[in-house]
Amino acid sequence: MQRPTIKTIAQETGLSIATVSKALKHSPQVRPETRAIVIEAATRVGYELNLHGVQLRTGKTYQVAAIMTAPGPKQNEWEGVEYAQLLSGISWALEDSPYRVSLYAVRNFEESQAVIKQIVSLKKADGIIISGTRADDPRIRTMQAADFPFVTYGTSIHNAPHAYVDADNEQMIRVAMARLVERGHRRIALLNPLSDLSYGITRLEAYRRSLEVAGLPYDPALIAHGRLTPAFGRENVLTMSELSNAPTAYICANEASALGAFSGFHERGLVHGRDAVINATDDLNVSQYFAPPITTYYLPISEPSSLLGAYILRRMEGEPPEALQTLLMPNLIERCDDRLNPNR
Amino acid sequence: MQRPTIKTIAQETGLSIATVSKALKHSPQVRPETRAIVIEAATRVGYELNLHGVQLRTGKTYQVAAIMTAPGPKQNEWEGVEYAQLLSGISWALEDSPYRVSLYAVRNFEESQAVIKQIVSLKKADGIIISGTRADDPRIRTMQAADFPFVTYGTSIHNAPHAYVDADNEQMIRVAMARLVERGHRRIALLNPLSDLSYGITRLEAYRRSLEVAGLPYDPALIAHGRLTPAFGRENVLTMSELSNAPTAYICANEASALGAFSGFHERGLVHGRDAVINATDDLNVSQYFAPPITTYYLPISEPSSLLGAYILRRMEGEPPEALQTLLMPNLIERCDDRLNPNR
DNA sequence: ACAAGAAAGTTAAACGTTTTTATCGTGCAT
DNA sequence: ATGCACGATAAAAACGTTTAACTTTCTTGT
Repeated sequence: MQRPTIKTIAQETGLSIATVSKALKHSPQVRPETRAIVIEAATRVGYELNLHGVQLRTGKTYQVAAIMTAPGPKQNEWEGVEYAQLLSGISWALEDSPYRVSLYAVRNFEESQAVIKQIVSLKKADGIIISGTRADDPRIRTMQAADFPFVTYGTSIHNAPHAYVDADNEQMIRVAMARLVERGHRRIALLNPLSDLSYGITRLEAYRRSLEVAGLPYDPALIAHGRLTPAFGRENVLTMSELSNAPTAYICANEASALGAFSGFHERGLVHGRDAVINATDDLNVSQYFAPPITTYYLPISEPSSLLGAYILRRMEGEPPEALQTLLMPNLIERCDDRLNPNR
Repeated sequence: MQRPTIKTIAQETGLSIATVSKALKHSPQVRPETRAIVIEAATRVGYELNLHGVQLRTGKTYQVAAIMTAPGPKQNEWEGVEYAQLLSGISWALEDSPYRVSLYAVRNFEESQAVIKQIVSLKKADGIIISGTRADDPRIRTMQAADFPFVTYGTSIHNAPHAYVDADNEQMIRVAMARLVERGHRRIALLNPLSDLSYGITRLEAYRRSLEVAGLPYDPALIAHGRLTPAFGRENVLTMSELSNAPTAYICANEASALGAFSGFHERGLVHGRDAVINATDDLNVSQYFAPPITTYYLPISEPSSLLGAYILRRMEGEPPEALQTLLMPNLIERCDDRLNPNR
């Protein structure tokens, strides 16, 4: 038995395939009664839309390309692990649609740029989701120039308005800084992502403004930019803790770098809470298992990821990008009091 | 300007589209000279094969379905993070082929079963990659019955031969057990994955045989099965450490449960190396950042993942599954001496 | 009563490819 | 010379769907 097509239904009902096609897509050109007949026949024979036919005819691909920047296989570092949850969240958001997530793993920014150009020009997908946005992101410009639907995980600063989802990094840093200052800290280190990333810039600016508000000096020695691996967290603690005026608090941009910071503490014999404290942004709720558990700003990654999926669907349906912009505020989870130890 | 098709090339060369099509796929029916003309014209006009046409005509999808079992969005646990690297490894292995990775995120085993049935019967992909195999896995039977190409990450025990890639769990446990016994340990806990998973069974059997070899008794109280989250590791340390005859070593099946075990140590005031030790299987090279770093059996996940990609390609080309079976031995990385502390 | 227009279907073409079948020379044996 | 096989190419159909253009029937306002 062959797989049933609209032709099967046409024969079954005595209608033409055109009518069947229209009926199935709820065209107003077909009467409700006729549609009912078609639907009945369709379910009876177990009809399922063959996407290949649609794709050839309409050029639609029913693919959403998810661009995933992951370090190459030689890089044995704990990095980008949040992608797993990100991807599954997106995938679930598309579950009831005909769209599928098509994965494009790239090694770096340049490659992502090339891949996106290809997807856009050869129309290998109907929509694109990217992350790791830069302040002025050429990929965004490529997609906007081609009027190609996309959503970014992360904001941009100099690009024209586009659909995005991101954590509210500015607010988060302000709250985190105010809280630490209030608890007596005067030397606060910021472990930031790579400096060309948009959210790195946002965080740094919020950090500087928070220092101003608190009347504290800005010291570049307390700022680090890099790939957010454990190694990055560790090395910066090793360096900064040797400063004559070492930081008493570290704000880590993710849980991987926070874990590395702990490793640095261990190496230097620093005790969390006594010598310094670590706060972190956490997507995976893993810092609760650190020893000791630390204070985090927790944004369950399922939230932004399902939004990304929902937004790309709406964007592909033509909704304007301005309506699809969300900043999510992470939840403060206080696991330590984080007060400056006066007898340090 | 429209995207060029074989029709464009036909006009350009004065040949028929049939000849062009055959020339492009190196059919012996077309003369080398003619083929050269076609190839030249194709590159000149910038021709790219339109997959939609092929798909409709041949039924091929050029999709490899990767089934990813991830906990639902409500589950805020660090689980399945290795999927990110697994997926990127697969994606890279397919890079030079026309195949793409199509992601299917599912919440549990039953759902993965349903999804696979659908992919197979509606031919939504040309090949499937699954993980989390069971001793007797119904999904494998489904795919085998339909003669559908697939590769599993993980072995099965009662199924007919199929293509797989896995860590050599048996060997790993034997080595790990022998090493701990040699270092004086007599009470060794095994934190194992869910008991229906094939590799859980393999590990348990290797564990029991190792005990026999060492002349040690088997105590069910030292065995735990569960989802390999940090919570799982933590809770089992909390429980087992209260036993009258508590374990002096814990073997954790992944780094997430090892991190959780550390959290349990911290809670109970246990000191690693003094009261007990933790060994783990590590895919992500993250245990080096634990405090202290622990001994692990490290298998960089890039190895199995690129093999999975390579194998599914070969399987789709018709290579017999028996030729596509690999067990990879993790590397022992000794970061502690792990000797039993006599003054415990 | 009749033209105009709407409503509901039908016909047919089209998307780009592969593949079966047909065609047409050409060389070869008879 | 004639027939035949063969090699190379062309013609045409097919995959499943959408959609522009057309036909038929029914409504409606004058």
